Amino acid sequence: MSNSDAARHREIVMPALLRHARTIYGGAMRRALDRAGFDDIPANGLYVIGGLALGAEEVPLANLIRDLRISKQAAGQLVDTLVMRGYLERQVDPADRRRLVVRLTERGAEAAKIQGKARDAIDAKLAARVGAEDIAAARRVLYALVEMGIEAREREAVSS
Amino acid sequence: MSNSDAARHREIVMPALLRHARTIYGGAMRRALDRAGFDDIPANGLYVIGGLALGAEEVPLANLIRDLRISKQAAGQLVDTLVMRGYLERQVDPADRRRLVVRLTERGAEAAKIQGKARDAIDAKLAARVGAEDIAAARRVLYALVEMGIEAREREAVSS
DNA sequence: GCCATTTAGTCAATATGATTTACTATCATT
DNA sequence: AATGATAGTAAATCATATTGACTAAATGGC
Repeated sequence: MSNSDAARHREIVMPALLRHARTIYGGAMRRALDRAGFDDIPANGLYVIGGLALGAEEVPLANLIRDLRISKQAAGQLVDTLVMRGYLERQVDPADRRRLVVRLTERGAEAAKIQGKARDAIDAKLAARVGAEDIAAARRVLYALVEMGIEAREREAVSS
Repeated sequence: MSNSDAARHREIVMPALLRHARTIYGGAMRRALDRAGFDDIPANGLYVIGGLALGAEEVPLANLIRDLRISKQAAGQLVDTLVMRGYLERQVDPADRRRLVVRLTERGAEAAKIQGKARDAIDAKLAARVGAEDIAAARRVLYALVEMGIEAREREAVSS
């Protein structure tokens, strides 16, 4: 890295930095999936698949809407195409028959595994470069931002 | 935050965290601009305006293409609408008449100012929450990710 | 138990944004 | 001058998101 690069870097503003950093993960995951033949996953599909892979087996559609911050129609369409392409299956929640829950198919789980490995590879490379302490600090910062968003949403809910 | 939230948080994966964090800035900037009447800025427009506001006065289109990682056609269209809506002006680079450079109009500069203030407000709130040292560490991590991308691109360029 | 309200999601139409393919103009090299 | 590379445009198409109007199921008084 040249000196002028370093100077320019010092100026990069957080949102641009966050965007750019995200594309590093996104690009690596996308390339790994393409190589494995999973080349028909729509843009936001990575978040759905990645999100379903860990934690909850079944996720109500409403969570996707909230997490992705897209309209419920867009979420419905996204799930539609992921179902059509064999990554997800959808079923009615027996406890509340308005609700749909969504889970990974076998193909979906395979894609999630590849995606997870690609992500882990970036994580490892990053940790080797900057050390665990900086990563922990970075996660604290990112969580703080997320919580600021949650609080803002709660204030809105109260005032409306 | 409940305990189960904390537990769930620990699991959130970097790309999702980065995405979510970015939307905090994006949402705040968008709301501030809307309130000031600048409600016709397209999605990626925030990056163009924010990027032009600091550093270089004039930016060649090619930089936008590289930074946003969209096709040159998409970049051209994006600049088109920003010009039509009065945020940018475009002119031919006299040194290389194939090249177009782009700069903020007065209206564009005003929007950039509002956007910058909204961003600074989030920055300040964040710093108050987590402290300057964590922020510095987070920036180191994000820069490292960006550099990993630059290196990957250079490797591609060599091998192709 | 029944009606009003809220919540979860769908349908259809439209708008926005990005990509593909093909092209023109300018520049750099020999 | 001719060749190839670079910067951008044009037009068509595709993908994705939004809007507005709707249905079905659940919740909460009364």
